Amino acid sequence: MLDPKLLRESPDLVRAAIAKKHLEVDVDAVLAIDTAWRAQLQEVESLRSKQKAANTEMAALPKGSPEFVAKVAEMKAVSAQVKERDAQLKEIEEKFKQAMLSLPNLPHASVPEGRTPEENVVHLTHGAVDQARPDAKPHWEIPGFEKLFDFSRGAKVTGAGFPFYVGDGARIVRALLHFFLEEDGKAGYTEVNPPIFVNAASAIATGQLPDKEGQMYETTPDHLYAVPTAEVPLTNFFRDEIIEESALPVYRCAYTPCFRREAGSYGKDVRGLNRLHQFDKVELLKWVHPATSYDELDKLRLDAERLLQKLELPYRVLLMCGGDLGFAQSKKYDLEVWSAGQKRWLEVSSCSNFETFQSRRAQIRYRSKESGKTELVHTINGSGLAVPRVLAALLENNLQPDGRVKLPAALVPYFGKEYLTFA
RNA sequence: GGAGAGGUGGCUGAGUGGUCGAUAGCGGCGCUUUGCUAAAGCGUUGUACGUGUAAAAGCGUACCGGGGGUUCGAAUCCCCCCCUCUCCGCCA
Repeated sequence: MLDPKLLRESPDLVRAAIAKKHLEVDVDAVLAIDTAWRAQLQEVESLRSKQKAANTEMAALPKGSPEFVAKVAEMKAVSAQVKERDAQLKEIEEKFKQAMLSLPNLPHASVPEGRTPEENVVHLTHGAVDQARPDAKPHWEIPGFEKLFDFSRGAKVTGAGFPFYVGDGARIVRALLHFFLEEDGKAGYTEVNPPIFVNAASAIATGQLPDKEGQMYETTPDHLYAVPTAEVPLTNFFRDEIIEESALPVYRCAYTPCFRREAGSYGKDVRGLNRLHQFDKVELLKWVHPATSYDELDKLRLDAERLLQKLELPYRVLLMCGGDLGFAQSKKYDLEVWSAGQKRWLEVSSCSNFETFQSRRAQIRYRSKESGKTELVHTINGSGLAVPRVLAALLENNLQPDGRVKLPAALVPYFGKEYLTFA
């Protein structure tokens, strides 16, 4: 959500942001609702003010005195008026809230122009990408794949997109998670093991609700939501709280399974480990002072990159253009790993600065030493990293002629052996 | 799951229909005193929105777990929900 004051004072900034993101929002309509809301608010408040004044007067009058009785009669009318106007106010307020929620976050000046994913800027490419490799095959075609990653039985037991990981399949997942968490810890992120169900208030604060409820699994009868990412419980950790400025920046990381309904996808995008309803991910999250947030975004991205480097996987970093940036983000980098068998890039991390867009909804603030006032923090997050696609790349890129997968040295201590085997 | 007791400002804790944004204490901040520390005395002490301003000050409204109701008026009465604690049951 944007600051309503920003909209009032600089509507052109908001219009420019909408244009850069290639969205269609009627800013004038929002402004009109804002004006109406403020007028209505003042009317209700002045009526309330009358009530309060009368209340003080009446407290001094003897009950049952003619003056008292007259006052009650008079205030009855005011009371009825308040009731009516207040109902109208609530209606307008709801409209205003919806209107404000329709406004996207402002893109940072460094975000490139562009409408489509093709216009994202390749920020850097790391490692050699051998486009040829005739031997390479998609991971789901590797002989024995189904033994380690049992999609059929997963489908029987739960449904499509819920594989069993068996033997070395389970072991490699555990090794990757352990590796990620250890490395993230070394980079300064405090490990958190959060709840994997959240209530509606939390899902609203991070923006999953009200629009994207179809993407989450919801429980009955308690109406809790299975987390689509650890970002949700992690961000909400400080919801409605004021953090000491001296405590900033706060670095946290968390592993959770992530649950996504992801309706409407098809084709090779969803083959094998590319897209699952349940997958494992370590999320990095920072709460930072606004003055440092873009430096902190770069640092977080480098932390995620380092993981790929240690895994010796070729990857590239995309700087998302305005049209592909996303509604809530001010700036976003995607990390994509090269998948030799599929001959394409797979997104394994998305690192974003939300500035105050999330913290305003979640009311996460710090007290400024300078002004003594509370200010909204900036939130930054990114994966560090998501397991299945990293795993897909490892399998495809490192498959040996003998059918085994050679693991990068960094992973060996966690996996316990040098090769993953499908036998 | 059953029974009971509670949720008030940073914390402790008063307040059962009106002058209560809320007594008091602690903590915090400022000043005085002080060689330093400690102690004492005095003062001050939340958040949000609107309005106002160059920015402030000021003014208005709301907030006593959340939501709804009764009433001229609700921290206080009624209803629903959430959470915490104690005892019992069950259980990894």
